[in-house]
Amino acid sequence: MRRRVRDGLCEIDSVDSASVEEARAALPRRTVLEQVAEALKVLAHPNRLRVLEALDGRELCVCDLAAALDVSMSTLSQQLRELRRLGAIGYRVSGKFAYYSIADRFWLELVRSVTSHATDEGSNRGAVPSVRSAAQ
Amino acid sequence: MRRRVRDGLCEIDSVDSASVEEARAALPRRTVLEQVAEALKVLAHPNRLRVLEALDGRELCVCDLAAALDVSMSTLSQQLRELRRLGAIGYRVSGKFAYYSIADRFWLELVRSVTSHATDEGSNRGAVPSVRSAAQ
DNA sequence: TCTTCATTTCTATAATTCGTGAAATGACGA
DNA sequence: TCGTCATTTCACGAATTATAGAAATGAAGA
Repeated sequence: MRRRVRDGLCEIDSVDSASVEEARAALPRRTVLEQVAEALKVLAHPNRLRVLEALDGRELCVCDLAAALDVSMSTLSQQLRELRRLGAIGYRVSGKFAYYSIADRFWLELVRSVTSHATDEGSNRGAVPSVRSAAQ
Repeated sequence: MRRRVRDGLCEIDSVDSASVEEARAALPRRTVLEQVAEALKVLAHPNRLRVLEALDGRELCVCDLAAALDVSMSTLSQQLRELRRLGAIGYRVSGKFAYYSIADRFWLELVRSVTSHATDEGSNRGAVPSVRSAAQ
């Protein structure tokens, strides 16, 4: 089962080639994981998380959102664009105002799940939002 | 309820100060969201996601992991350190080998959850900016 | 029309993250 | 002890991302 590495470096010859093959076969497709990583990257910023939390259950114009979060409108606008691209938020235009709101609760639930896992380590273990619960 | 903004810029005076106050009060503490963002940042990389997937249900030494994922050991080692810091993986040392494994399945489940959500709506997303918003 | 103003986009710079190759570490066997 | 080798750490440049300010857009009202 375990094979000695005699000739060549470790990268070339594996210690346990069966497991290596098995692991490699189990990997999801690269493009899928790239999509997932990109989605997580959008969330991986304190201000963007604050946007999601601020919009939970209420609609806010960019102006008020900037006031609530205490960030510049320029920065906020760019962060809103990323969250829009993710599909997490949406907006409607009324007059001069753009009212943003949660478009897909999945992402907010996901953040909440990580939050409780990070804070109370122990009770809420493993509670990840399912795809099913995300339908808006 | 809606108040005119006469004197001062939008950042200074809010359009709907009640909602702003409400939203601000609903925000989780800044330090908590920074922790959450940092955790998500660790996950937000294709190779690190691949590490988690490769270790699901099996133990692998760094050497074999590098072979399975086709990345350099140096790069992998640094990515393993981040996942360790997150608490997602752990390792045991046996001889010259370090065998890594999943330490907290929460993070793997989280990634899986995002993966199915992403693949689910992969088709109807990205085309039209869904201005059709969501009063929710 | 012209002005105002919320929002977005553009542009430049600062900060962060990534991957690599070299060096260090530390355990093993001879 | 010495040499080998899996693994980690370090240091560097390259690539990416963040942020602010200025300029542009576009709707509303006068």
